[in-house]
Amino acid sequence: MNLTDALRRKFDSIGELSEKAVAELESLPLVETAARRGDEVVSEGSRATSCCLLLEGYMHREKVFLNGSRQILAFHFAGDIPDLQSLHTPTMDHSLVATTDCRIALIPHEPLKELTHRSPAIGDLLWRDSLIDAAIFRTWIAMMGRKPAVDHLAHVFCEAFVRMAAVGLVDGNRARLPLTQEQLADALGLSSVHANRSLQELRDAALVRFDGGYLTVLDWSHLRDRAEFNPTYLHLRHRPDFDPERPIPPS
Amino acid sequence: MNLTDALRRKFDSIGELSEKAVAELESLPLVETAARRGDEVVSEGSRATSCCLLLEGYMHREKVFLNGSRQILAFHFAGDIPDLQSLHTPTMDHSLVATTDCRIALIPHEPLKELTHRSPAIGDLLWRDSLIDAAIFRTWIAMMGRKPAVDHLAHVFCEAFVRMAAVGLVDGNRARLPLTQEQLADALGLSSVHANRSLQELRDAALVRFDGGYLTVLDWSHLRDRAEFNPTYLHLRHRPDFDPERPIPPS
DNA sequence: CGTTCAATTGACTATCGTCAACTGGCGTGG
DNA sequence: CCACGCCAGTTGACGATAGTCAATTGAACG
Repeated sequence: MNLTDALRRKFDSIGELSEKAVAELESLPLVETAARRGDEVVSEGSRATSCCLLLEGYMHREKVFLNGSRQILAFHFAGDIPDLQSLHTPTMDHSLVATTDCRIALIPHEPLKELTHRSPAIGDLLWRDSLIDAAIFRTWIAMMGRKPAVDHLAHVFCEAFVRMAAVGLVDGNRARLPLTQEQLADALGLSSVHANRSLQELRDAALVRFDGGYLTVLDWSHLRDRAEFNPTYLHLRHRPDFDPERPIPPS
Repeated sequence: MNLTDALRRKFDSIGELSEKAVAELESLPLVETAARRGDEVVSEGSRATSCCLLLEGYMHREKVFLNGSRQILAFHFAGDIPDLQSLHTPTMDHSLVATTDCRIALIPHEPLKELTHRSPAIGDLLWRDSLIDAAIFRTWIAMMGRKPAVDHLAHVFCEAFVRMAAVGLVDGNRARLPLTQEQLADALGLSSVHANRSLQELRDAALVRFDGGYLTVLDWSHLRDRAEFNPTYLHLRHRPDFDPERPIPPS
């Protein structure tokens, strides 16, 4: 995906931005770079001086404990700015890792901050993006604290699917989601054994398929009910088009 | 606490704001109001048109599931703006509840937003505040996912203590924290029975006392180690003065 | 073909939840 | 003044969910 498409799709999904504003973002002194699967693009404890705009591929954010256990905090795909928070809190309290090989545009903090001052519409939309990031964290907290593993897993799938649908990364009932079961487990706060068994439950119930790096939703309404999924917290501008009220996508 | 003190202490703890800027915040058309213990000040699903600045008392944010189970997402005290996110994502994805009786100043969105545009220093600091909010959520996710109940509880106490210390709400090794064990359980994602037993462990290990609405830290260094607590994620301007490198506060 | 890494399975253990009973303080009202 | 109820805290017994350990399968890749 190219820069313009990534920016436009992302910002269209959560707000409105004029052509002029998109052009201003593009005119920032971006440096395009690449990362290989597993690379720690930004490390916990470091001080960031630029933000990453993900053009192609998948990334995730994680915290690692002294005993080596790991918690994944978020999954990211094309159009996301996974470390936007570093603009105003530059000391990284977690790491940003390439889930797959990816292409990235680096946006230096200073001109970006200056742009948010010069163009409040851009500033507000970026702020809003960072607030949606936080809303997703809150929802994860609630799911981790109060839902059993299978429901939580169903919720992670619902969220990933809706977020990707919002930026055009879903093809029918299928979306690329190149995660290992261990990464899924690290996101859910589970052991990989238990994540595997939870996946089997969703599979046996014919709600989803998850293999070959793809997530396939077989029964949206039951998946959503199982997860008690309500997309309000994603603060999307348009209601996802496989929403309850609309026909289920072709399977 | 009065408005000026609340604002100044809070913003001093996370950044710098000129006298002029504080005056501009104070000159907003604020409406002071009050809430009683248990009041749902802002409800999930509603659309907010103003933000709450907490002047006195304690509040928390929570999500409630269909089966009635509840997850507390954050605790707040004087100086906090618990629903600052509503400025750019006005549809509430969770509720804001008065933990105790409290005094609140309501800040209407429109003039506040206008002020953030007119004064980028204020806008940036508020944005930063909302990013710290998100950093706290991330840390909660990590603790919930990867730490046993007792360690997690220890972490919640460390965090509350440091955050309160940063705005002058700690007296020696003691801070007011008027939570029931059930609220603590709802924040940790535990049953109240298990929260009770975890508390006993910390008490028996002589790390903290938690009764009468007060949290007393008896052994900071062991509490911190138990929780693997690292205050970086709070992005405070000044290092807390009972930090590892410094002497433990008088007990 | 070996090697490697992800997925899968079984057996056992540990952490945590549920249910139910009981305590103790505290305020209210007879 | 005391009886009562209420609510937070506490305890024991038991069950459910999830973790650990270890072995095996299977696909991808050189």
